[in-house]
Amino acid sequence: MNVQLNNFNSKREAILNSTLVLVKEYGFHGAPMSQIAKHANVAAGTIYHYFDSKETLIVELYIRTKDQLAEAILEGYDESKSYKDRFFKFMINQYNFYIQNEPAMVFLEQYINSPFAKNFPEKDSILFKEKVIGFFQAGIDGDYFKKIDPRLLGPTIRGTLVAAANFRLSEHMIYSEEDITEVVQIVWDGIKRQ
Amino acid sequence: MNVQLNNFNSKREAILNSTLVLVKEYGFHGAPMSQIAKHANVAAGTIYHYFDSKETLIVELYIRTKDQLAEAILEGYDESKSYKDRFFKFMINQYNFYIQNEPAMVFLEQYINSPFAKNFPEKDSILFKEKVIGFFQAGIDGDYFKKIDPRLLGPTIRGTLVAAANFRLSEHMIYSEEDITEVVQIVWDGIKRQ
DNA sequence: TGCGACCGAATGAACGTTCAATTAAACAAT
DNA sequence: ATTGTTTAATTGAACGTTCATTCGGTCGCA
Repeated sequence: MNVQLNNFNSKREAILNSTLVLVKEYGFHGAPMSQIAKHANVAAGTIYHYFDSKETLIVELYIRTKDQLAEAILEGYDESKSYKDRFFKFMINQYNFYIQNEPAMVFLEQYINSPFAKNFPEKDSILFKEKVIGFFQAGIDGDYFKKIDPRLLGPTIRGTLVAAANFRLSEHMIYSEEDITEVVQIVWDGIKRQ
Repeated sequence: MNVQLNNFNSKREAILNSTLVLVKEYGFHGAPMSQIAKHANVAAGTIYHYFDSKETLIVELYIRTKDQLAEAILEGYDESKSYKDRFFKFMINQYNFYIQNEPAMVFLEQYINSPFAKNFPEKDSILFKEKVIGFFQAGIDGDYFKKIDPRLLGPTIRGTLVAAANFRLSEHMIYSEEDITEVVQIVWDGIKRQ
């Protein structure tokens, strides 16, 4: 067991998690480095041992969070199921990830609509790009979906799921499998080949 | 003709427009008051003649922009048309507003995902609430749509249109009536009663 | 003894906001 | 019309605060 690596990871992870929580709560400019340090129980200077600047901290947090999202979406992937079933599984996984990780969802939405996304378009999760986007591309190629550009499809799906998750969270509603399926049905009905 | 009123409006409007452009370009914290003042050709102090603080400037800009969006959506409203036709008109109007006002679209998206929206939920466009949300509510009550909570319906529709507008803008594609209708069809197919 | 992890006070730049001074406009009296 | 008076609009340098970042030093392990 490499203790040094553990320490490395634990402080680094604490900083990332604190950034996620504080950015969600107060926005990018409302989450100063001093507060992030305090929340993560490290000194302000320690952050700069792991990250070059606040900017790179945010960008690396984005990639890590999107990686986590991709992993959550891909969980229980079963090649033997029908495309529609796999699509529903993807959507429900994504929805559940948002419900269970509100800070992650809010952060991702903030990031996408911030100048960061425009300034570092190449900084993104490789896992998400290959597996998730790839799956949607297969749906278009396989004639399950309308002939939509996949770059349009992704944000469309995300928009609906985020809207639904935001709504459920704001209403403090209790988790219900039917609710989720209803929302996914909206997405599916919209984009499937009629 | 009231010259005083003209001057009042012109400086105030210049400040609002500059804020819109700079926030779109650099984000909330990347658009300092000094830069907004310079861009609007006024002194820094002048901003505080019209707005109490940067916070209220942003909130008032949000309300004004959403009012403009509502007006654009309602343009050419024809009660004699079918609900579906009116819905398509609404959607196409909204889409066109986004395409023609990219800074407004980006600003609205940033605002919705910022702490402002959570801190001042009551600060919003009355016109939008009454006319646009009201129209969607009528669609649910009149059994044109699935039985969806209207608070879920709004963001769902917005998410798709914004995704589409963002995509068209990023690709610098030429305006095409068919493209728009295709996107609106996705929304309609998703939420209409099957 | 050396080295990387870590600390936190210090730094200087940038920011939102203020305010005393200036100019322009509106109004009143003549 | 002219002048004097009041009010509003505008300015930009100055202020105090906050912020991201730095750096000299401490600690603990190899």
